[in-house]
Amino acid sequence: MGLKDQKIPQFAVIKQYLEQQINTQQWAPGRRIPTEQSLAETFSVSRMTARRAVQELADAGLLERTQGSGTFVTQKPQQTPHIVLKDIIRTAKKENSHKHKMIALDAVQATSDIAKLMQLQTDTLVFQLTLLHLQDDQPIQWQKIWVNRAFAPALMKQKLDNIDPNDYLEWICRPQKTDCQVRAVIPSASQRLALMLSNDRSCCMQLSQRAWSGESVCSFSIMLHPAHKYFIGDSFMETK
Amino acid sequence: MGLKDQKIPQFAVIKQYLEQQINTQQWAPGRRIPTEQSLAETFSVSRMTARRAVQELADAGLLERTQGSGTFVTQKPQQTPHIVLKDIIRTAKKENSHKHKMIALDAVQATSDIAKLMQLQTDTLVFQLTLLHLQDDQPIQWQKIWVNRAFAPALMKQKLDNIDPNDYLEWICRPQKTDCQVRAVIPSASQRLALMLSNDRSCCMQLSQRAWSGESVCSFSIMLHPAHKYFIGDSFMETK
DNA sequence: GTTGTTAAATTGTATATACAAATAATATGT
DNA sequence: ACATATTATTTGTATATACAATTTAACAAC
Repeated sequence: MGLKDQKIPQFAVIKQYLEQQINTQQWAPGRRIPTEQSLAETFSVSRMTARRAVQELADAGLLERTQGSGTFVTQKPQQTPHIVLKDIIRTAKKENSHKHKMIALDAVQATSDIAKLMQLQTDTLVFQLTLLHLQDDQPIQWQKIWVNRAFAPALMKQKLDNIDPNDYLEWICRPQKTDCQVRAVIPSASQRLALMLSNDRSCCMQLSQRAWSGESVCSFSIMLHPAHKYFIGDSFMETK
Repeated sequence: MGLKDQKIPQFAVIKQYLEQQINTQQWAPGRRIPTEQSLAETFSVSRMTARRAVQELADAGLLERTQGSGTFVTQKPQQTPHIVLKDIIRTAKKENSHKHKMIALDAVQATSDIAKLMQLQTDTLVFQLTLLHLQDDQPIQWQKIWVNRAFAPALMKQKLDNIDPNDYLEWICRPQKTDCQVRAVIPSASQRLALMLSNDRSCCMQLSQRAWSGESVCSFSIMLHPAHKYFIGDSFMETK
């Protein structure tokens, strides 16, 4: 039959109408929109159906509602932009172009900095891994991980040639949330060597991540990417 | 009276219960949760009330529902972390510690790169502003803005000594959405000079932003920050 | 055993209704 | 004129119900 068989529900129709009015600035920010009752009558639906349309847009942040007063178009749509922190390692793994190389694996005493970050006593023994990640045999990430021994006691005995230590740790620790930070840094000589960067005028994007399980830090990781191979945000500068 | 006067609605109670079951891993990811009917009976509410609790958690991404099958705990809670792109200029302005200096203001022909980014014909005339932002008289951001003349025809005639061109442009163009990108870069000699960076071994965080109004690009901006004065994400590495 | 049909279970959409709670407008009293 | 009380409006919560749409399981036919 025709296209009308799509059967878009009525609340979606109203939602679409409201969105259109807002996006085309027909309804300016701050302006009051029709009441649930009014919408219900104009669209010949029950109040609850009209309500759903309004409510979902309010949840999405396009509208603001106050009981007794009414529903209004949100003043500032979105001020501080959010961006997604992409995981190039995961991406590379999906394309089967990823390899990793273990550079070092030790048990060391935590420095005061590391101890503070991991909420441990200074000089507590922690595992320390140094890795190099490759995509198509090109280095894309230098990584150093400090691991809370309580979460992965058998780490040193584990064969970590074929399995990425990150995957192993995620499996063992099951972190629930993470802290994250992004900086631009100048790589050290050894880092530059590992990442095969020309000797000078190179910089890196450094991603620091702290993995939590409950109230404890299971690991702290520093990931260093060559600047020309890593950026975050929308990719409008090259594809277009 | 007592604390019970808080009167938390019933759907919120159910929601809380569900969240608790999920967060404490009592219900493992992928596991099926009780049906709306079942929840309605256990909590002695109508199905629609139980439904609301489940639906809101599904909207929040904690649950996944499929018609005919059931509702399940989401497998991967959140994989790619989101971060907020902080606006240090706005912050500085709030503290009244911000100043800006206009370095250059011209009308130039758009290069092919700029034209492509701004969706204009190559060689179209665009305004080009170069700015330096200071906080407590220390340079914190070097900025270059390309402006679509259609959106700010009177830009050149405007007195921009006391008002930040960014504020002026926002006022005039009223951008609705923005593209954004973050990179680590090595500053050029002139940028290094403006930002008062020592001659070598310095790198910068570069923020590129494209402001849209409807289907047109009103401006494209490059913001360069000294790496040691700008990072994004959680600030767990210094405050703790 | 494979295939097709039927039935049951579960979520999705929609209505009509009732009352509560907060706000805004109106009326009232002094 | 000003403060107070009342009323109306609007959103918030909750119920009971009906049917649609989709998936899963059970059953039947071959």
